[in-house]
Amino acid sequence: MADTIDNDEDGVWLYCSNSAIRRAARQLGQLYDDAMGDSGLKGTQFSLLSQIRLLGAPSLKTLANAMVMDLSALGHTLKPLLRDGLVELVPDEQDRRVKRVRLTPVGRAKQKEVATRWKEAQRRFDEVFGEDRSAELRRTLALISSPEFAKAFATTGSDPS
Amino acid sequence: MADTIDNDEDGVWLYCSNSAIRRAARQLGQLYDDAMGDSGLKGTQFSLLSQIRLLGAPSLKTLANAMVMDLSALGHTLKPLLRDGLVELVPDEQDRRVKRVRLTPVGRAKQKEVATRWKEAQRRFDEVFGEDRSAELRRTLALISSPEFAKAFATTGSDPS
DNA sequence: TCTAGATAGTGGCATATGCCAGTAAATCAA
DNA sequence: TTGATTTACTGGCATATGCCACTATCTAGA
Repeated sequence: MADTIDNDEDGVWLYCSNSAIRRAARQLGQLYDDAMGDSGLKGTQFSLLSQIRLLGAPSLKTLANAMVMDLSALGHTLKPLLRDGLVELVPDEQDRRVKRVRLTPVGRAKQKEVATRWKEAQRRFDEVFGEDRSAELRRTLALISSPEFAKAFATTGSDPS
Repeated sequence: MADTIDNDEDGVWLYCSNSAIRRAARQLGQLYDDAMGDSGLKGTQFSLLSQIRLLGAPSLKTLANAMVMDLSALGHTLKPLLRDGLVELVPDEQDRRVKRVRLTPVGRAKQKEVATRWKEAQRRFDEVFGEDRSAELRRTLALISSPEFAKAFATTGSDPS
């Protein structure tokens, strides 16, 4: 019982937006991953499959930009999905530097299958957090994720170049 | 130019709160890490140092709970900080299972030094996003990170046990 | 056309995070 | 007191992410 007092009242997350968002991301990741259960996919992987499905057959660069993810990070994250045959890389016809990602039939089926679980998780989130508030939060987060925001952040205050 | 059209309008992050928050976390992580510059610390590490400083000499369990982080994950994340002599583990007197983490003098100095950079990043965030809105966002994220939220999420809807 | 510079990916290395199995220590119960 | 159970960590394995260096292409300019 020693530590039970746990001065949880105070924490960096109350002052630091970066800490706050990472902390919440860990929690939510936990919750959604649990919801994915034994499907064999993590929340991140499901997001990736879904976004690929949405874009059709985007180049790695395009997908990375959409996910606000480093290109090489995307490459690494895709590895397990490639290994398991859920996605495949096809060289672009016009530009031979480019590789496009797309779902395999298996990947397409898997995405659809797991979507049911995801919907349930999202439903729970909306129910607990509030549907409108939930939508608003996603808009806010999308704003923070935008290149315009990054640019503004980088140039605000100093830097009169 | 092929891909320039980039149908950025649509994305899973508009529907999935988990995707949305992870995406924003990546962006913000990027921004804060850039701000940390050559300090040698990543945003995550600075958060950890700051939280340890705030709690004094918490047990790993206590710190993990506060950060909403898996105990073993915390252990791993602490490795580089231990290696670099910024933090140290001291066995608890009463309970020999427990180890407490605390900043070393070097760690304390480093935290203080980097805090300047962090403040600038936070200032930029507040300036671009809005100070009040920023504070409100942190409160919202803290709510999502709370054990009460997790419990509500886990029991909402079904599960009448 | 040939070369300098820009682009898209890949592979290696390092940190961030989580799960699971295993160990040591404390606690509870008979 | 002692055996069953719980608790706090550790170590191994796997995914998530990012940086940097390097390669293959493509593009623009001389």
